[in-house]
Amino acid sequence: MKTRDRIVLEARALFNEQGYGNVTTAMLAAHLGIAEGNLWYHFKTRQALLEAIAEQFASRIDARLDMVPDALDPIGSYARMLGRLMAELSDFRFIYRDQASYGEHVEPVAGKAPGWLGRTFDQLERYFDTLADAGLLDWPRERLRDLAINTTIILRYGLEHYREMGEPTGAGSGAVRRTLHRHLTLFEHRLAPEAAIRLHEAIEAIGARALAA
Amino acid sequence: MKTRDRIVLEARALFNEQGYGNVTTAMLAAHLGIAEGNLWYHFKTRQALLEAIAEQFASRIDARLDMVPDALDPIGSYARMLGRLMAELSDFRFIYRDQASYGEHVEPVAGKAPGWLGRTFDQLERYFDTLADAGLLDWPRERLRDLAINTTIILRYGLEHYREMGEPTGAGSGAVRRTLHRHLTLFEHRLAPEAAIRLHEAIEAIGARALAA
DNA sequence: AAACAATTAGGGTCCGTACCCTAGAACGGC
DNA sequence: GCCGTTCTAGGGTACGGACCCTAATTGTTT
Repeated sequence: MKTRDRIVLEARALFNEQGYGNVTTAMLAAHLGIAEGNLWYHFKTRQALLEAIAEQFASRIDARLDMVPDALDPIGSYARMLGRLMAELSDFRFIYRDQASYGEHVEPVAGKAPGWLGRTFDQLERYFDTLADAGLLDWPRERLRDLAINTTIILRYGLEHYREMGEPTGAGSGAVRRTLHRHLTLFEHRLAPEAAIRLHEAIEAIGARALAA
Repeated sequence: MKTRDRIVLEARALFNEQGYGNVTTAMLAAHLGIAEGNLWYHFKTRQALLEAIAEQFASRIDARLDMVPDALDPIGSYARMLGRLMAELSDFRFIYRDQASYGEHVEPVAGKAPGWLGRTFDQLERYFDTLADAGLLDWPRERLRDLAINTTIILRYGLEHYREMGEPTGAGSGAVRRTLHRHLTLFEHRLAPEAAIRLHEAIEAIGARALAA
């Protein structure tokens, strides 16, 4: 892998683990086993590095927001979208979490969060709608929006919540799995039994994948 | 008010607004209109100041956790507890949010979060239980725990969520009110109509109080 | 072999920020 | 009117961290 890419990758991991403000360029270079000067060769400033990460983040989000429910496989398509969403949230946790450390002036992110969140509500609502159409989710349509919003919040903050609960959250802890199970408690009781079972299985698969990473 | 208390108060406000790591002792002194040296007179280190704030935080939490539902006034007592909980969350937001900035070694807080959260689940569950006993909440008992946990998460992260949504969150924005309304969407449809109305009224009152502060 | 890109080691600058020190002034209770 | 507490102004230290520069080495391409 190109050194530039290794830098972006390792920086992302370190920022997630230790917090953006706690990772010095010296530490980063040491972790990579390269000279610090080499960092400045690839990125003029620390902020430029951050922006490179943020760019990946933005395109991951946009890709996920393009996913649509499949009426022929509502459960499977929902699970796939969930997997992407959680990957996105755990791979780029620090971007939201440490925003105070770097301010609002990071190009690929600045001011975009409200739009992203709003579109995530819409997206989840569409998936739930499809589940309802298929008779797999028994939920009054006029309350689907609230369900979508509450689901978004739980998924979004699940990792932080489990960290506060004292459970390790590093890449590959069970926090992703737990978060997904938690979100299910919002509507599981209204799911058709076979749908609930399939979702649980899918969650285990996603959780296992997260553990491996 | 004693200068020492003014310092603690203003520091708390600034930390909440700007983030712990972004507030320098110089800024703090300037905001207070006192000499920086005076800060060191009252607090030997920045961390000591933080600990004084954290102590207040801890005792506020403990006081709130001691509140119990009143079987004679389930709605009113629930609303009172909600008010305290939200005040606690908004007055001391930065303590959770900026934990990465100051590490885990702050006496009055270190390692206590899991216990606090767990006891908050218990507390909310008891309130819901009381509502159910009074016939005001129609919810299967075995799912009350999940409701309590999900409610806790929404209340806990509501302010962060509305900040990410781009709405001002400074003391006295509508974020507290919005968060409370959001949490209601979790179970409002199962509340007795008059209970729902009274809770909405109570939320407006709490929200208004938050606005005034 | 020549040209260019990538990388190293190690020096050095600059700046922000917590924190120290001191001499003196204002305040407040007794 | 005295004494201890509180507070000011301002200079001063120490340290960490981003970022610069350079001369020399290795790696890669053509």
